[in-house]
Amino acid sequence: MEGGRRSPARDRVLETAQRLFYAEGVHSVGIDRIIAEAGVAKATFYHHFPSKDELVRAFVTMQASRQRAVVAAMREESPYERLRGIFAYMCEFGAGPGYRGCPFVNTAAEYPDPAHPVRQAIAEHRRWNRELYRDLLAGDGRPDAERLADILMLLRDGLVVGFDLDDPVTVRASVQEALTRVLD
Amino acid sequence: MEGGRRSPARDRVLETAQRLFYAEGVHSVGIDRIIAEAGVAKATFYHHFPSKDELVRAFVTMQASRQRAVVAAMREESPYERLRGIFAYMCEFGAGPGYRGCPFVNTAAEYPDPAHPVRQAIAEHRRWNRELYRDLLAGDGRPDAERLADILMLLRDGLVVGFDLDDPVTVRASVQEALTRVLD
DNA sequence: CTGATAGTAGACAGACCTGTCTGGTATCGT
DNA sequence: ACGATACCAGACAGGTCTGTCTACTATCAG
Repeated sequence: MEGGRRSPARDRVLETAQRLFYAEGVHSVGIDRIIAEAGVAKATFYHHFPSKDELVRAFVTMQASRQRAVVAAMREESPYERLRGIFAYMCEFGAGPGYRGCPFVNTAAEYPDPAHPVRQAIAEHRRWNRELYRDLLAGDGRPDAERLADILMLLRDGLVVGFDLDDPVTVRASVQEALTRVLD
Repeated sequence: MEGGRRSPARDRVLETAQRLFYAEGVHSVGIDRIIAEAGVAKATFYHHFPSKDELVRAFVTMQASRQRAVVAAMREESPYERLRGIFAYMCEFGAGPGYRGCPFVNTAAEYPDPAHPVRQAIAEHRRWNRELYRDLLAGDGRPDAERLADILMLLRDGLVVGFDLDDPVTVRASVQEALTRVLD
């Protein structure tokens, strides 16, 4: 029982939770609704997840692994092109319909305690993200890769908030210009 | 009755709501707790605010007016120094204890519908913020004030998220560097 | 065959949520 | 003096939340 093991019912729950949590927020979506839309019995849900918080944590880690998969599947060869591709991907996604900002930033807003497991999962993904930037910058031969990575994190966070709250066309142009200023 | 009129009880409610909403999120804090900590009867609360959503809206607009007051009280003369001062203030605030990110960004994360009055109040503040940047940039004699203002919004959003989720010392240095790159 | 595992449906407990209502007190303007 | 306004205390209704429990079914490994 329990654990991260896979099963059709568990996958359905996680997929439904991902969709509802992202679109409407974590605290606004109840277990009853998730299991109803996933077509799963309540006992089955609590068979796979010990609590709602654990489902939220699973939601965060699934988002993280999907982002890693997207980056891993990228076809660009050079680190520079990969970096450009990552931001282009985020812009494309952010300008699309149903965009609701960054799931990590949004979920963190609902979990004030930095020591909470959900927040720690978020922090881990942010560390991975920053290290991804740093490694690509270093691979591009930048001696100041560390500090540039931190600046790209600023740009990244501004991007996800901006696409959520402001005009996507404007944000896209600003991100392009800012990225060029940072990288070139 | 009702409306934005002031009264000791109403002020206490708003002040308590501001503290709890910011520290713990909007959906996590109930009316019962707010009125208990504010020392106000439930009927008195509903006498001043027609619903919780209206209290949230009042919370957002109060935060907005306080930020305007902070900017209006700044002593720096030149637009350039005011811009620098605004970001220095945000960094100081973000590095302090009890920082929980931007109340507008955090609250928006809990209100998915852009047409909701709370979201519209947030959007209005963001418009004011961007125009503030633009006017200060224009006052500093920048011909590209419009596009620079958008970039400063990116930096601002990256700042508030970064101070909330990452190491404040690192974020402060990154913001300083990024701001210098944009302004100088 | 048997026992463990995964699944269904749904009742239930106990807490918490928003919002209304009753009933009473105090202040203040006219 | 009197009516309106602002406030208090707290009960109440109706709903929703998480999490547990009962009872039953199907599958599959040993």
